[in-house]
Amino acid sequence: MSANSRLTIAAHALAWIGLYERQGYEVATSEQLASSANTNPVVIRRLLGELRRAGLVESRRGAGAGWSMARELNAITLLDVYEAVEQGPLFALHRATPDQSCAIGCNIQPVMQDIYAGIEKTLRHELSRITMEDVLRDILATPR
Amino acid sequence: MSANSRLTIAAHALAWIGLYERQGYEVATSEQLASSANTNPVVIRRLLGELRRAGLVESRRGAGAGWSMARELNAITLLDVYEAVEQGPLFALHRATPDQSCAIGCNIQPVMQDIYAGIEKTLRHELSRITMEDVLRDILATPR
DNA sequence: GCTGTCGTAACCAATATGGTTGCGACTTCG
DNA sequence: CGAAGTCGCAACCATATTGGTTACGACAGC
Repeated sequence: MSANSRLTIAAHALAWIGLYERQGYEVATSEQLASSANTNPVVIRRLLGELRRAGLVESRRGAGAGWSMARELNAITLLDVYEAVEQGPLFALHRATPDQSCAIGCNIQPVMQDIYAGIEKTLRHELSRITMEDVLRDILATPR
Repeated sequence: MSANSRLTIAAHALAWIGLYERQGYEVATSEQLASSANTNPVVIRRLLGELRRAGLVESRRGAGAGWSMARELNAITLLDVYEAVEQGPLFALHRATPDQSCAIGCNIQPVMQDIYAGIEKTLRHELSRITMEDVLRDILATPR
């Protein structure tokens, strides 16, 4: 399916910022976040830009600038993050419209679409049950 | 997420072959299936090759050759099809290992992996509840 | 043999993802 | 006021996936 790591990296950044704030710091820089996630600051800024558009984080510019939470960790679910960084369906229908003069081709699209809608609804429900607070707690609870 | 249409096209082909057999025909050609799904015969052969490896269909070569079901439609679930044509996880972890000297980087991977495993388990359960017989019935039940 | 179909390789185009560089905009601070 | 640090964003590149296309050998039925 060619999975990507956007949800993982976004969750990483949020957990990092959340923990950093609890340690008394004001803002985290994309440089720090990129270093922790082992990626590039621009990649972090791109992802966090989408989270900011979704109202999950805020950014300040200028010297001593960086990123901070716009909501508490326990008010952000993985569904919020998923919707901020992923768009489009999980499964695609046909690229080209199937043969409408065929009993299958004529009706398979709405049928598959219904099935996919049900699956995505379930996926969203699962994601909505997990908060970033849960994620951070589990991370800190792991030994080592 | 860059969704693909592999599950859709595979289900289309299976429904088509299943219906065709019920109409008394022996085998369906990749040409017929491609025409119905509005794609290329080679694309169909590639996908059906994966379904054959999974034991869902059979193929005959030579003149008058083509594809037939290896199992009844009601003995094939969408999970069978999904596992035949999709491999790899729904969500990827970090591309590069995160900073192991960081409280977050050190433990986020197992935490996210657990979450993703739960979600994929749910996805598989949903897919396993729908058979190709259900799909074909719904297609034929739709008016027009 | 001839014909029709699969099996498969090879190549191409389009798209998504993620890394990288560069630079302007902005804000703090000396 | 100027220097420094950081974001915002565009541009470009490498890689991988997906799907379409062509080509051709292998195979089986007639």
